[in-house]
Amino acid sequence: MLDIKLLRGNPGVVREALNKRGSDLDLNPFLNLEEKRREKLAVVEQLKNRRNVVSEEIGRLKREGNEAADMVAEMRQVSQNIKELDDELRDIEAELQGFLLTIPNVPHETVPVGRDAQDNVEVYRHGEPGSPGFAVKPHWEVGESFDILDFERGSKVSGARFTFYKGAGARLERAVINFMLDLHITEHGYVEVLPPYMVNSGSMLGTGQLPKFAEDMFKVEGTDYYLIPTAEVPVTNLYSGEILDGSRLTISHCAYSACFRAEAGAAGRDTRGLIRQHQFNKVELVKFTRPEDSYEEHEKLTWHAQRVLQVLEIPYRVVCLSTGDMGFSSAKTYDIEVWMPSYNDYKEISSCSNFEDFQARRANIRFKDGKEKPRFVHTLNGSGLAVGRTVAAILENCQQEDGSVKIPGPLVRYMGGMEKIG
RNA sequence: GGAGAGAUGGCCGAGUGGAUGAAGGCGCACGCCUGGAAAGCGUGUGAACGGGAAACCGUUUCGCGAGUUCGAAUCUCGCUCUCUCCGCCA
Repeated sequence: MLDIKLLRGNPGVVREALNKRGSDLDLNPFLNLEEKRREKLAVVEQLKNRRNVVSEEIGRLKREGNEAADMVAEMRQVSQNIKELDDELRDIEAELQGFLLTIPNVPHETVPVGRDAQDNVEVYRHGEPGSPGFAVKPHWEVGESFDILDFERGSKVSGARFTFYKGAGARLERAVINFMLDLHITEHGYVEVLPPYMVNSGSMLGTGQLPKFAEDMFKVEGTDYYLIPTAEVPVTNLYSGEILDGSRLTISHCAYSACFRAEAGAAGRDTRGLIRQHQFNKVELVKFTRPEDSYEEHEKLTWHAQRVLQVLEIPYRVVCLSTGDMGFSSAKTYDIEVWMPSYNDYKEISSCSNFEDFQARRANIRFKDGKEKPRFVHTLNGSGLAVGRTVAAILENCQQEDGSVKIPGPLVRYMGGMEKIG
């Protein structure tokens, strides 16, 4: 959510930001309504002042044993007027709020301006896609041939885009989760959190999934609970409504969770394998920073996510998303893309974003130093990493000529000493 | 699921419908005292919104939402959450 004062005082900045994102939202109805709100507010506050002053006077008179019938009559009328104005104001504020919640964040000045993913800019590349001299099998074939992934039974038991992991496959998924968590906890200084997988609508509003993206999520029928699409939601909302002690910042959390996505509008894309599932595992990194620190922390966080692939020795690249490809809440996003032989291309495995105060304003997360006024924190997050996609990348990038898969060194101890699959 | 108790400022904790943004305490900040510290003493200490260059002024805020009233932390109703006991369960 943007600062209403920014919109009021500097609508040009917001219009320009919207244009960069390819949105043609008209701000004028909003600005007119906001003007109306302030006019009515001034009137009703004056009436309330009158009521407060006179009511106090009535109290004084009664205590002294005097009558005040005419004043009481007047105040009855004033209270009636206040009530009507308050009702009108509440409607206006609800409308303003609804509008405000649908305006995307303003992109940072360093973000490349562009229409879509075509305009993303590669900023870093690590390792080179191997040319193994044999035909690398896609991970879904590897998974089925060694009976470690079972897509058909996943469909039978649940439906499309659900998968069973079995044997060494299940263990590999678990090994990757533990390896990632340990790396971030011990080497990067994150504090681990294991969050709820269902959250209420207020939390979804706080991080920006609601109100615009309800169709992307699973809702638990008959309740106010949603299955989380990412641990970002519960972990960012961990401090919602709180005023944090400034000396505690930067706060860094990492969290493993299952993630649930309806994948509305993704029909026909990535239909095979582990790439696009309704339920998948992810290790998430979340930071709460002072405003002046967030861009430095954004670089750090993105680096921490990359470390996973560096240590596993899997090729990847980092791209800075253009204004047209960025998510609704983000001010700047780097995607980390892992080399995926089955696609003969790089495939997104992490998305690291700085939201500045956009989420903090929605979720009301502030900090304070001593006697200063509270300020909104900046929130950041990134996958560190998507676990299913990492497993897929291992099954393909670490494939040997005989079709077996060599377990990357750092994972061997998490696999109980197992060095290869197949 | 049943029965009961509760929700007040950063924390604890008072609060007969009018003088209470809210006693008292803790914490915190500043000052005095001290060679320095502790103790002691004094002063100050929430947030949001609106107006104002500022000083400051106004409005709102005692879990949330309705209601009664000239006036609600205080009375009524609904909801949420927390705690205790019983049942069930991992």
